[in-house]
Amino acid sequence: MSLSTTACDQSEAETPQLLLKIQVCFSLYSASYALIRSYRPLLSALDLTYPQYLTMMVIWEKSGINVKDLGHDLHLDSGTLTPLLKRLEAKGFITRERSDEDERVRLVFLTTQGQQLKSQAESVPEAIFCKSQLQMAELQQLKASCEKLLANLQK
Amino acid sequence: MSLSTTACDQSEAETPQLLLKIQVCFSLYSASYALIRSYRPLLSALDLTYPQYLTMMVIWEKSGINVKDLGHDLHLDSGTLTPLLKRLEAKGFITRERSDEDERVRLVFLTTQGQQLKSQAESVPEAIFCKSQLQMAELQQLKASCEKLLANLQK
DNA sequence: CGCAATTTAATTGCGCGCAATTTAATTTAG
DNA sequence: CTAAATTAAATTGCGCGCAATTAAATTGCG
Repeated sequence: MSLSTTACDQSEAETPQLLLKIQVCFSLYSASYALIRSYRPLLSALDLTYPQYLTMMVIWEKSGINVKDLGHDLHLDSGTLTPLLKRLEAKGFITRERSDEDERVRLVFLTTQGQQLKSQAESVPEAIFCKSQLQMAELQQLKASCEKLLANLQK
Repeated sequence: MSLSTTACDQSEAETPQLLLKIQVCFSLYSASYALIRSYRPLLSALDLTYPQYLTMMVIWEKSGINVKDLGHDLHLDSGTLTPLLKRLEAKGFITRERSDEDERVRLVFLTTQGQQLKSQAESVPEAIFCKSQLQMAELQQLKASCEKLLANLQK
């Protein structure tokens, strides 16, 4: 068995599993980028990229979080986060301060401006839901399958 | 309504829709990258990145394709494809030749080495299927939802 | 025919994901 | 107490996605 979803194909009967159009992974990859493209006009009005928006969601919830925990939540490392956080700091949405107890640790705090950004971002999820044109039940199912796949791949 | 999948939440009752853990899009984004990470060790043995592998899948099927059609199939533009194709050419898997009928058009052909690569890649889909630890039916459902979402977002 | 509009790729520049390495602080062992 | 090991973040470098622009060829319209 393979990740192919059809048993055979007309154009490449020998190796149907190497056809782009039957790859689950390509569908996931394409849909993920399409969703990010849909977010783009909404988020650029807030001066955010999509990864910056995800990062702000964590910080809105957990101001004072350190880089390691942020990376755990976002599945990203410091190589990605350090420059991203510097950009968010340059925009005035967060501050980056060293921990007093452990000088290695960098803590990230929400600024007043970052707090104001949150209220501007409140309409984004609904706007994306509308663009998706999918039923909530199908989105929930999609989310559940993605989480299951992620968990299985991390084992 | 929003992309949230729960009506309310304990930690952020005011704006639950801005919680990372309830975002469908974040699940999709995380699962997509996790899948690419799972491909990485398999593909680096073939000296390919994941986008290069997707590109090779199209070229295995359609040797002689031009950059525009390749971009249509992969949902990518020349800004991404031109350097990627140059790397595939440098590795000896493809050649890039200008069309005789229309000098603007660049055609991409499979080399003998690129053809040999295909046989080495044949085991990849099944290996990923095993890593996913999901039933074929669930993968098919996931693929169908992703394709529906992609189509809706492109309307 | 001749010139504007269109089309195809290439180029430039930036943000991100990640591997590999480095730096600095802290913890652990001896 | 000190040296080795570990940990957290930063840095470097590369490939990719994409917006914006450029270059060059082709098409279309007068």
